[in-house]
Amino acid sequence: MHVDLNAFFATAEEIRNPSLVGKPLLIGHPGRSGIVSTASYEARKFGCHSGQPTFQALQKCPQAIIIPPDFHYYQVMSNSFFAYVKRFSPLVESASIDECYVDMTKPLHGNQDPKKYLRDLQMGLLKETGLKCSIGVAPTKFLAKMASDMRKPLGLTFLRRRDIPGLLYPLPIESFWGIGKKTSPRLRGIGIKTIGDLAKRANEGDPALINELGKFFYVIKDWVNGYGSDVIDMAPFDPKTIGNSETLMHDCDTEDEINPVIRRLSDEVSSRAQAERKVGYTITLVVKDTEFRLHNKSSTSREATNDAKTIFDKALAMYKANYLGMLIRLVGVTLGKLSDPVKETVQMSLWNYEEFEEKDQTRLLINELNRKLDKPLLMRGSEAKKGGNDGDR
DNA sequence: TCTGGGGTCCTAGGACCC
DNA sequence: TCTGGGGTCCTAGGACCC
Repeated sequence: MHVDLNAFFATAEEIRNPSLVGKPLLIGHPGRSGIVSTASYEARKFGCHSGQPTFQALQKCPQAIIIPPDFHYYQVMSNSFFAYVKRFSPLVESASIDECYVDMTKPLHGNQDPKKYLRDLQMGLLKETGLKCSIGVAPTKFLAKMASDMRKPLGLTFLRRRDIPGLLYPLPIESFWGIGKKTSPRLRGIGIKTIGDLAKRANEGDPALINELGKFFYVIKDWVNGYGSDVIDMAPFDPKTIGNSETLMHDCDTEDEINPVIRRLSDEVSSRAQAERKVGYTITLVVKDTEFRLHNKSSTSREATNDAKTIFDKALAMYKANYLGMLIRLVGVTLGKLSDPVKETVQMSLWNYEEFEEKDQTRLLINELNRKLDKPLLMRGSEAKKGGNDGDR
């Protein structure tokens, strides 16, 4: 089952301010370069949609109410959503702040009326939290995701394998998850207009399609035939990069203007990394030019860091070496190749002989490793004990 | 008043190693 | 004797998603 919250940010605002219910809402910043993150369904009737520049949305719907996003509040609402879903099945995979995949095999096993069960789930969420969701039920995550998209708001759609030709194949290629605004015109260029066309050409092994899609071809071929992953990944979010970026008030080309922005972004990245207890080996400076092209410069060092000044010095050096004098729209700083010093310390405690004595697999591995080394790396139990065993090592 | 900010994953070339 | 084949890691760019 895939559960997707409908117009999440807008609904969340209506929940804490019921006077907004039924009015056209635009969640987004009003300024020069603001865009709409979410339009309420009332605003959508006027042609407003997410991703649209706010001023354009306002031209379509001048009476719309603009509300700047409050991500902390949305995160709290999101937590309630996930807590609610987990009451029905513990096997929940978070896909984003407002959607998840749920393994419903067990709760629905032997159920005579799964439709009623899921309607009750959906209406229960609405009653308890005020949040509206669309639900898709299918044999794979991809199909469930496509199914939840088919009816909004408050949709409930079953997409069985035998329903694929009738329900999935007629959809336009643009609606395919993973095919976006670059690839869909290219596919149309080789005569693929619907998901059915895509399925047919995939099953023929069309070389032109393989050429367009690379290894994604083989994933898609499974998906359109009703196969693909149905595995719920319950691992908590563990970021691979931590980055902040900012569109400047106006395009800038002097170090004096850009230096303080890089400093601020470096500080934010540093404090977020420290809060996550992460250090990173790679520092990347991102720049967007006036033609909206992105440029990266990155450098990887032997020491991982999350220190604000270290990040700033590296980022500024990359700016000075590459972009001095270039007119810039956006700057970003990202810390990558993250590692978790706490986890690594815990892993190091495995070098305590007494601890891994009971872990045969680990012991075999380490014995093998030691055979390959001149000197064993093993810590003797007595030495290891000295430092205590409180997880600090 | 043209077009945010947070991410993930893939590709392709080059350096380097055995 | 015009020059292999396997691999890893790093960098830069790009597509896509919410």
